[in-house]
Amino acid sequence: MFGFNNISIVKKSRFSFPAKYRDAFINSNENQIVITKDPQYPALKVYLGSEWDQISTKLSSLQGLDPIVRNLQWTILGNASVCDFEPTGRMQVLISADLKKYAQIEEANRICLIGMGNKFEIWNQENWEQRQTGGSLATEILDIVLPESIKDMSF
Amino acid sequence: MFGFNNISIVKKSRFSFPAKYRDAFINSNENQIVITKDPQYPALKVYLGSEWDQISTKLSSLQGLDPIVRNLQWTILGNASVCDFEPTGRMQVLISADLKKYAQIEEANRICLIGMGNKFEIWNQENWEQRQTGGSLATEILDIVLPESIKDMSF
DNA sequence: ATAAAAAAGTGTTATAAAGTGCGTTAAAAG
DNA sequence: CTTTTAACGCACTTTATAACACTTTTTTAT
Repeated sequence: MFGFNNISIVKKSRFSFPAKYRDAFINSNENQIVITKDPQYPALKVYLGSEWDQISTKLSSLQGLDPIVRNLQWTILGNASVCDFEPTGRMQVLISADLKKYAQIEEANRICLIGMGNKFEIWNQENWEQRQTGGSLATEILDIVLPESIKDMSF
Repeated sequence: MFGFNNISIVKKSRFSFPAKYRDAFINSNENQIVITKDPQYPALKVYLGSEWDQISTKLSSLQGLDPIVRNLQWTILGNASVCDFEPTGRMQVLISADLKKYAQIEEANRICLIGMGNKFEIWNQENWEQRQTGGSLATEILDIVLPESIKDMSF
């Protein structure tokens, strides 16, 4: 599931996945998707239920006494919103107020939904354009030495 | 059970779990939850009964002559408050005066309840926001060499 | 030690807000 | 021209919470 989509977000909260992803959702037999914060950017990550199970299981089993791990757990697990999802239906999903705020889409009537294979990202349109055209990125929070335990994880 | 919730706390003591967690509670067949102190932050941990049984059994079996272990035992075991819990009912829970004081929610009318998978955390709202927005973390109390016996535990 | 008063805990109800389902219309694609 | 998709709007359902009444426990004063 790939590609860029600019889609409407109804009542500033609810959006539908584009129909072109329907078959992929049906084939992977998903009935849940999970939205959570991107740990590096003001954006959201959207995982399929099965993918989320793997990531969350791994992440929550790590040693939370390590502050870096704890921060990741807070960001990713502590902000996850699990949504029932019918691939055969309208494929509609609600974004919570907190997540909207984080991704700076509180007042937006349209958002960018970017398919990245087994996950999606949701961006505020201006942020996305700036990221894509702007040359150098400011160093982000996670651009630090990661504990061994998460070096092999991909979020 | 994941995600961030800002919820009201009635008479500064009683709160309800959000309805979205009901099915998960029912499925895991829990009729008790345990609230205790977080060993690192001014926050509370909320465990499901079954999870608590495992953690408390493991933790109380460790060698208490090790000062770090002893501290963890005091903090986690010595402050645990077991609450009856009806997943089919209103899912209400009372927080004791001591625990409220520790988490600095004595005077709060709202708290943050953060679902971290198999457990929850309870935070004072200001503390939570500060933690989440503050970039670099100060080294925390337990950011020290952990005894082998607890390296693989996740609280 | 007892009774009265205060505080803390429990349970119920009412209401506003948030979330959900679904029909309809407009636009796009084939 | 027909079919599919995206978006809008309405009606219904569920949820959160404040307000109230009542019970139990703790404290205080006699």
